[in-house]
Amino acid sequence: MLLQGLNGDKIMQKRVPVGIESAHCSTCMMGHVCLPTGMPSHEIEQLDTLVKERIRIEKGQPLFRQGETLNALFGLRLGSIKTQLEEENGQHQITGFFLPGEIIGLDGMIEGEHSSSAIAMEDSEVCVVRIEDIDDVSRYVPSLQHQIRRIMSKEIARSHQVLLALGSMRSEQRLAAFLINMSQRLAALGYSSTDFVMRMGREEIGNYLGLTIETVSRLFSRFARDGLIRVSQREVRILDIAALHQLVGKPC
Amino acid sequence: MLLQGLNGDKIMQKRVPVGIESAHCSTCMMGHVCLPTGMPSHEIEQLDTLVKERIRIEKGQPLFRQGETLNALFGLRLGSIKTQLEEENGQHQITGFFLPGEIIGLDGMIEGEHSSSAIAMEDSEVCVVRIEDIDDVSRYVPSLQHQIRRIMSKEIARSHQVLLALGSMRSEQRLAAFLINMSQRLAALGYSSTDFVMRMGREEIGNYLGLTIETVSRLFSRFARDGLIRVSQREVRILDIAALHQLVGKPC
DNA sequence: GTTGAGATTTGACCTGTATCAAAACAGATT
DNA sequence: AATCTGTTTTGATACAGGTCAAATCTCAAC
Repeated sequence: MLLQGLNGDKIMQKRVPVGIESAHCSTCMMGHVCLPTGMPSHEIEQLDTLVKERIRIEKGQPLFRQGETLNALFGLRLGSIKTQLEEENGQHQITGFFLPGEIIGLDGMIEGEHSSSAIAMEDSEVCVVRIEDIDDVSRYVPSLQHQIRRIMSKEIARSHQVLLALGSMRSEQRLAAFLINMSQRLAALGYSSTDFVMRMGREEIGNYLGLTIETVSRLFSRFARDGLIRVSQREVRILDIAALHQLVGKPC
Repeated sequence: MLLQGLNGDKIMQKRVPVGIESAHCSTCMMGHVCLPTGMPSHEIEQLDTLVKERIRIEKGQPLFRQGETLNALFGLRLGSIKTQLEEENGQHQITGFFLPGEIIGLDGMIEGEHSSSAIAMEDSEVCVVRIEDIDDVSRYVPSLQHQIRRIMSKEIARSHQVLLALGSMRSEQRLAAFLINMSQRLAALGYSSTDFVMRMGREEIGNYLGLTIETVSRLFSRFARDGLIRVSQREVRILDIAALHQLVGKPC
């Protein structure tokens, strides 16, 4: 039916269930950064029934769409996903870039509709956690409730950070803060904190930071010229993280 | 007992417990807009043990401060409160204005610290709901968990809305969106949707919307000149709500 | 009523970003 | 290799909103 890269006869679907053989939180490599973070190991084992399904989403395809009624959360296992608010007039505002280990769908919990769309920025894989299963499991794993609340709390705090950037920082500070944030999150995943590939394009970065694509591009060029970073397309090497921090910390 | 103007010898406290006699969610006038919203009435009665304490906070005083470890939520009962992120350098970014019925402290849930400060914009009163009590009560009132998650989910969605404003709207659109939002929330509380007093000053509005105080002032003047509103200090009368909506681009 | 401290408004000017336009580049397709 | 398509960079210019400064308003205190 719906195909994407159109290689003749191969049918490609948006959302493809994947084998669930190893879908156990207790053995998952992401455990330390994902939902089970900080839970005692005997309780983590009890989470193993929580993920009954894993889904693969192709680059550019939605995990869910604004307005849809979904009663599940998604733990990103592989890839990267952006969330965005969509307006009638075709405009949109990116509200977050998600990396493996992070939980997506927190703004659509309980019978309400999702208030944003989630779109894969590269081929990705998510663990599906149904809300009702959360309720079930949390009956005998009390700390699960805490964990969910902790994650939601963090998501609120995160978006407040972005608010701070958009409300009170100048363009160069926003981009510096963005780079620092990416660096830290990737480091937490075990990747290099200084060398990475950004999964999003200039336009997406600009949209997220409330800047135009041209401004973002100019800033990258300037940061590079000033020796703060080296950048080639979406590959970045951070040369002077201290200077970036200083940019953010020091107001004009 | 506690006074506002500073008459010499009387001691003023920041946070003063108030009589708890009528502190029952089931009989509270705010029930329809507060935590119990939408819960079946027999379950609401079971919430009555949830609020063991009510606190009065004077104008300008903090309900909690960024960095403090608090394990309670606060339901605003009376007054208005702002939350803000505070930076080392003295800067701050207001992240929300709260009205009666709204829940404050969602970004500090569980043993973490509050990521923002909450400050009373006028003399206010909040119901204190301790997290552990939530856990207790939700053992026999299952829908309480849903309710908490629903509220947190809404808070996430709300901050995404602000992000949309800061990221993709011009100054006049931001202020229009702000006025519409205030109008709607006040209407939900039973107040006039067209005539109200803003509890925050121009500076606070500007900070919240990522604008300077001068720009906010000029916008108010312009809106008034164009017949969209009438404004005198903090009193606003909305004359042409449709025009405001059109400004933000809602109906095309 | 007068004074004084803040808050708000208004004006004049300046700058950071947006906008417009075009060139350079990268990756896919032929 | 040549072509096409979408992305990124760079330059020139315009303008929204910031900054600086001063006038005016509000209201509490005396």
